[in-house]
Amino acid sequence: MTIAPRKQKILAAVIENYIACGEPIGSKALMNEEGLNVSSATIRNELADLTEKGFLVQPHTSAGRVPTELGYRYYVDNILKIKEPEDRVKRYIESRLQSSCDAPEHILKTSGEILSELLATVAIATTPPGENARVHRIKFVQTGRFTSMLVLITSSGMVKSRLFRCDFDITPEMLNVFDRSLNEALAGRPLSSVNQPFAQTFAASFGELGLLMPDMLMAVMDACAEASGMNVYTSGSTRLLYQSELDLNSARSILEFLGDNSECEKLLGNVPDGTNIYIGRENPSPLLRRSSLISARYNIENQPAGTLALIGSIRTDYKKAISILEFTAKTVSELISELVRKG
Amino acid sequence: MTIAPRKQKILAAVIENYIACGEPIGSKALMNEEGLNVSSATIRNELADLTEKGFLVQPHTSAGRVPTELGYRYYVDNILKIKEPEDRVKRYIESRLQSSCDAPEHILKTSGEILSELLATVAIATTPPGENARVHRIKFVQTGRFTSMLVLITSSGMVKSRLFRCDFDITPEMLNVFDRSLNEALAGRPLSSVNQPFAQTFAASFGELGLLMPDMLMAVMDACAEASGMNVYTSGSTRLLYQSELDLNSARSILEFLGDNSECEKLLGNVPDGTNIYIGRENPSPLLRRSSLISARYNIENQPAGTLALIGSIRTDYKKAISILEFTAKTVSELISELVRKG
DNA sequence: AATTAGCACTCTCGTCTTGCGAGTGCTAAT
DNA sequence: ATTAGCACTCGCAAGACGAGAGTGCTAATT
Repeated sequence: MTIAPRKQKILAAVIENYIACGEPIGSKALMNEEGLNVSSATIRNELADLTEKGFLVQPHTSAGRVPTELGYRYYVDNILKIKEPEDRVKRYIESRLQSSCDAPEHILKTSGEILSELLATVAIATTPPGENARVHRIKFVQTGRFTSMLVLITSSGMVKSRLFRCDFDITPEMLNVFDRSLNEALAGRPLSSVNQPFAQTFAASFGELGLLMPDMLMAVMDACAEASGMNVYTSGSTRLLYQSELDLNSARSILEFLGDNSECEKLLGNVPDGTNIYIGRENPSPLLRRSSLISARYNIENQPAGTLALIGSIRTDYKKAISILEFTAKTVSELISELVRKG
Repeated sequence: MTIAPRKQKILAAVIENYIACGEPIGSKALMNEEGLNVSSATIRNELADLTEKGFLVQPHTSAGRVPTELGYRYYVDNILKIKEPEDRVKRYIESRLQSSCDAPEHILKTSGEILSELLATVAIATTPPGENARVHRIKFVQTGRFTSMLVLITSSGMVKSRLFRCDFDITPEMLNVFDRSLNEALAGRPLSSVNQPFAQTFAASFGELGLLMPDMLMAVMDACAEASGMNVYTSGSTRLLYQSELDLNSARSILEFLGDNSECEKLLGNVPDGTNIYIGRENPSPLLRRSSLISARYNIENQPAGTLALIGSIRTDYKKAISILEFTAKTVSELISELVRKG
């Protein structure tokens, strides 16, 4: 559907105005917009047309117009021009990300915090799904008479640690045995194959000695499971309480969505590459049907990896949000790629 | 202040009724309470007296009575009899805690989750302040060409780990040097003394070699800081949105309180031993003046250690909350003590 | 043909009024 | 000391009403 330039201008004005102040906007107010040198009557005609086409609605007869989801969609697809954020903002994002540049997880957590802070909204960052990653190396550190820490290093360079506790004295010799046999069996194995059956056959192959292993194997499995799944970091969910434009029900739905890890993973794992916007009912998840989700994938070494996303009211400042989100995703891509390259 | 038995009975009835249904309660409704075989007029006289004494108020002339904070206080101090939770509940708490019985932190996190779940409220659990703890041992695990993990073990048996990244190839020899020199310098030192000045003099004492250390030393300081401070685990803060008896402002204040770590630490670190209740304005923190805070300390080896706490509306089911909180604290005390004893 | 001025119309919102009902305090009787 | 009875108070919901904002339509203008 193509729309005459002046109508586009009017549509944009309504939407931007509504985004800014949250109130229906009428023909008279639009007259004062720059670049629109027509009378309110003309604008009324255009508004009526845009309303008929489904881009706008009036809450009631004597109110101004408010964009529909279709209106937002058209605006986002055809009108919106995304610019890079201001230099100040760019520098701020870069400096904060660089200072957490020790591990990919840290970068991702920080990026969520930055986004939720700058945009006063809920932000989500996911790690790349580690499904294809393999065990690179497992190490043990004794931390007490009965306790040890296990450190898993994956082929993608991720590091996960777990404490475990045995009901017998742990000796360095025993840890050596654990270390040697585990690494022999696991090195190069896909993380996803380190599961219950594997643990059982592994322990069984050691006969008596295998009876000493269950706690340790639990820790191994646990660490592999965490490393192979996608992790979801959420920031700023408390901000939902401060979003006046969000009614309580939407806020609850969003919280419910965030609390349901599998729902998050399903959605964020299947989001298209690049930037994507789901507005209201377009959302795959019913819990978000009254909200908007803006997502952007970041890349590692030019390969699509994980997702950064924002969840907020449908009435969101898409321009600002997209601009900051895309810039953050780009920066995250660069920083993590650099980390990975350096190994 | 002592109150005649019948008045106590009436006060208790008003409070319990109000806690249950959230509406002001009048003399007629109280007539139907068991054990009160008097007319509504008599009850009215008693109510008037309790109101004059400050235990009750009426929202307006023609409404029933509602407890004041003083009323709750009297109820909690003089009327409430705490029983142990039902067996079902006890078993549930015990089983969930036992299954996370690998590390104290894990137990504490779980206890917060249990509390917030069972009582549908915000729960907080703090680790024992590690201020008096000392460095026991520090270990290193190489995780990549440029990255390593540092594992800090404290005298109290706590384990913290940190990743750090250097801008040069890490060799096993170098890690050995780090290990030997750091442990020599730090073993037995109070965690709180591992600070910036220490790091500087330490690095300086190595001359040229010291220039390679800043990333590693940052990680050490960071780990010590985390281990020496009290950690605060919060659960169920999203439930605030579902608490109908909590107005939005109180909810925000509570979230603000939870978000301010230093505020939490100050308050929860200074709470009296045993069980303690702050009702409304009694709260030391202004942010909680419209809420109630119920806290219980848990012990490790009979020494007061950390705190479990609940934050909710002033109109809370104190009976249920205290009963479950105390039982949980007791169980946590036992489980952690056992862990510590086993080392 | 497009634009505009003018106007009658519609509908929300805040204010005000009013009647109902719940709950009270007081008084006099028990 | 308790109770029955009664007048009184006050919040609340429902209805009335005017102001104001914004509309759509028509007829005039460019």
